[in-house]
Amino acid sequence: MAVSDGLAQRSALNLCPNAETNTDCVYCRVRSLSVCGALDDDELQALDRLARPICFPAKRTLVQQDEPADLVHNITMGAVRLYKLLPDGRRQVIGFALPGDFLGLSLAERYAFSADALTMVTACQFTRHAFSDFLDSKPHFLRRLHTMASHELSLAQDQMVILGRRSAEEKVAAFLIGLRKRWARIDGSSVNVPLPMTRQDIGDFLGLTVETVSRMLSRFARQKALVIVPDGVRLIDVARMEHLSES
Amino acid sequence: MAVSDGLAQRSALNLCPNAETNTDCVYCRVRSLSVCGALDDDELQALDRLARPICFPAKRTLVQQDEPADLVHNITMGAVRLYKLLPDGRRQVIGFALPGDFLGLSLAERYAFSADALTMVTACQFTRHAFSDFLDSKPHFLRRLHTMASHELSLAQDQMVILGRRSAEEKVAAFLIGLRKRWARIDGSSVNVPLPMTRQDIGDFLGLTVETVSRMLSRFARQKALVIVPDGVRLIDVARMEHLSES
DNA sequence: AGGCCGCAATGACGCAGATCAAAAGGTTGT
DNA sequence: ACAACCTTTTGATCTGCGTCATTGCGGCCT
Repeated sequence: MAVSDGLAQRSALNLCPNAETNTDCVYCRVRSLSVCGALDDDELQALDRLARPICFPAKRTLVQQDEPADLVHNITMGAVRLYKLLPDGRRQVIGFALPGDFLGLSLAERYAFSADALTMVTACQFTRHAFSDFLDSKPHFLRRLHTMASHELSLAQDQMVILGRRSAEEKVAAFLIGLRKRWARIDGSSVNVPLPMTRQDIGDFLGLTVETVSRMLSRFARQKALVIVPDGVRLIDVARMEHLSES
Repeated sequence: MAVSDGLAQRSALNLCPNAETNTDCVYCRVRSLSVCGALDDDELQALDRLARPICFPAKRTLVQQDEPADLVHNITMGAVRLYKLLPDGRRQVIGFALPGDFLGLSLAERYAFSADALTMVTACQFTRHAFSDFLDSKPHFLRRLHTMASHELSLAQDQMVILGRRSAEEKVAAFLIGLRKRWARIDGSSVNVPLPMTRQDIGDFLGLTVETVSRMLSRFARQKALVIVPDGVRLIDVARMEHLSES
């Protein structure tokens, strides 16, 4: 699926192949999806000069909750888990960042959540100050950032509905359909839904236990609504899943 | 408590007394809390010219989910319930807007949720286009709007933690502590927490049933952690409630 | 190749909170 | 002042999902 064995190997070596982290935004595969999509060629070059291409191996922490938010990131490849920890160790995953997503939309002084790489991840890294100054000189770029933040807010509100008012079955269906839609923007539509995160991560995102997530996936598989494949699922009965997720 | 009988009576008459809806932003009691707080006197006057003071009686709908978002509102008085409906009638309250809050932060084409007045509400109303044009001419105002949207996003993420990973007791405690903090910004700190919404609304916000909300409040009252008063609660053991809400 | 360890799957059981039911207090309209 | 309705509270019962326990798989290290 999306994460090839080749990439996993490179991740183990903690290398950052040039081909994947070329700082030349002109050739960036996720530009139109990301915050940079609002810039013309000249502006892109200016932003390019502020960007530092960077690569994180799987499991590496990108940013840590409550630490000073000196850096912001534009994800160009891989998947990132975003989460908050409660004092007693309970964890709430608040989202998964995919290529084109921006970490640090709020430009706040401190990170509001922790983020770590689920797969090998490549990103464009900026210092928050440089990025913020650039924003101040390009109002339409700020507007784009605001639009992206608004979209995040809307997703968070949808997630509130899922967490508050849906059964375990509906939660898992909504998760798969939502993720499929996000991958489709990046990869093109497919019935294959890569799941770079563990069942535990999915549970912590949906307010369920690992066991319940596993049981729901098994049940869907038994009902021939999907097939569980290595590193993801293949949707068979998309209509049924969509119906459940909208219910 | 915050909602006096006098205001309730005026609401029944659907009047909008001038004293409460004076369009002169210079005297606005919630200016520093609201999006307008970023403007100097000249800018404030310019914005003033775009604003239409407006008043909604309790239960009146301000905006409706999925309708074209032609208007945006800056709440100056009262409380508003924001919610999404599922096709089968289940409801998720996604928040409560208080004085200083802005409805329409996202500037999207259509409303992402419905909003209706819990009490008599006064607001400054703008057409989305006029407001958006004003933003384009005042980048630091857009920056302020973005900061407010980021704050909303952060609150939504905190709510995700509450919905996904907390017990009924913790949810209700977190709700009361959170609301108290918001009233404190407006009114000044107090152990009195006005609750202009019904138990049903609180339940739909926390992912609980009315009965569970009522039972938790009764239990807190029995344990002398709070006293239930008309239209709200008075916190007695703030430390205990705060501990529960962070736990 | 073998052993280790994290992840996934599945069954048995228990409980927090939902559901159902009923009564009492408040509010609204006539 | 009364009736109709809505909100809140409380009790009894039910159930979906959590908890606990076990097994098996697959990747990784030596």
